[in-house]
Amino acid sequence: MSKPRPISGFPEWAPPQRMIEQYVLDRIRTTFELYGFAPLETRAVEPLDQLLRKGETSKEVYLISRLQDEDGPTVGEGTLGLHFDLTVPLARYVLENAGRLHFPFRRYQIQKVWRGERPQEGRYREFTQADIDIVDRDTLSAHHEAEMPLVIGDALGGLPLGSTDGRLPIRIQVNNRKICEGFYRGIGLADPMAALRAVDRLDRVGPDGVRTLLIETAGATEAQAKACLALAEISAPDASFADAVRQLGVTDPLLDEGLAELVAVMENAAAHAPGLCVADLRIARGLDYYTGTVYETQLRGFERFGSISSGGRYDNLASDEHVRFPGVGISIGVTRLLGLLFGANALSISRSVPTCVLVALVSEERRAESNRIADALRRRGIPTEVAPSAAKYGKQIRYAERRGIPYVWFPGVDGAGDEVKDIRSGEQVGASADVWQPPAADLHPTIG
RNA sequence: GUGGCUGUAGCUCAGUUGGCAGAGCACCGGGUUGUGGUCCCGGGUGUCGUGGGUUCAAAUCCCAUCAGUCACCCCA
Repeated sequence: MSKPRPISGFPEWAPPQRMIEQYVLDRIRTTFELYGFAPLETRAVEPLDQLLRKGETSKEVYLISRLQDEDGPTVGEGTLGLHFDLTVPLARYVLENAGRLHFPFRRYQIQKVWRGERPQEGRYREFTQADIDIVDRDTLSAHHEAEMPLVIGDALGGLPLGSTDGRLPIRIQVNNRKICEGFYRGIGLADPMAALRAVDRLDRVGPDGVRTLLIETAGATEAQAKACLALAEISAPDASFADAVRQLGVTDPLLDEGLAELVAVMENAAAHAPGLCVADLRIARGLDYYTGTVYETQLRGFERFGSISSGGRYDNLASDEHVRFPGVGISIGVTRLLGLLFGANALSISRSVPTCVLVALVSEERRAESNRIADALRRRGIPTEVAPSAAKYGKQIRYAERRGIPYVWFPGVDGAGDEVKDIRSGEQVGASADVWQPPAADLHPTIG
């Protein structure tokens, strides 16, 4: 059998990277719960028709089939696909369990998702999303839209990125679709959705490119295109963007509604997390189910890789003939975030294993003695392993040193007491496994 | 899914007009009847991504494929 090889787009981190990932995931989870979001896990698969209910992302959905079905998956009734985000499964879950849920329903969900796209740095076919949503019945208060960025800011704000100079490592760009749609309506634009898609590409194709797109795909006149661009170029770190929009002289009820909502989001952010959010009226988001506030998140220093966390408000995703469940949510691309940071060597960990203490082995005959010491340490929460062989002590120390294990424990011989050595400083002191305690900073690997 | 670039040791890379696969670091063994790191001696640890083809001869040229990366598409 030939050597196994990686599969494109399906990353497998090494243990030190996985330890960092678990640290980040723990931090995200703790923050989500701190804000009162309840955990949920949905199955990996959804019926294909559910997955395709909104949007036309069909080409990137992975279908599943059994080996028995020799011709592969047949697309039709009952066809299953792997979910490509956590919002569509949530919508399905809410419709299915509406009678058992309390609204507004605040839930978080941290799971793998799959997309059959072409991988590159920061883009994968299998990746983890950490998603929060608030879903209500019939109507959803706008203040929930202001809460989302704060949670994300807290979850990611404290990441120990080497380059942080006191500033937050992220910046959340916020916009409101109602502003765009109201504005487009106010200037009499024929196809608002096409205009949104065109404006969304401002960063990539530039103002002239967008102008061309607006005229060619959205049926805009030269003057309309110019107005759209003027709107898209508005950006402000506070609520002052609203004045800039009004100065464009367009009036429309939906526009006013959107302005009020975005002002509320910005004022709330300024009050609780100064510098976190920026109102950026070019942010449109390709997904067509967003109906209000939309978010994108830039990682400082990695702007060219795009958003590492995004979402928005959707009024119509979860609904049937009788009830409507409007929601707002935002999702962190954990795998993308880590892939970018790993690639830049921006995150490191103090050791490559969880082990804090390596108990040395005097001889193979006395392994039980070392095992007892390890047990005593573990009982008190100190991650401990026993040396794999009774090699010369120099070798045993080197075993620890290679892995970054900070302490080696030497069982006492001939009646002498045990000793523990900090192999970084070389300091070695007498110790008892029943009471010795490492400094708190050494107990677990630290991320830096 | 479409197109471009890249692929040599664990890592970073060198390898001439096609002519016996190399360096630094890392790693392994020894000096050290048992406490590492410095120092000294010794060791190349490799299906040149993989599979075909051309050739007396391929890391080198050609084709395919896989992986990484970039642009598009889309998006975390």
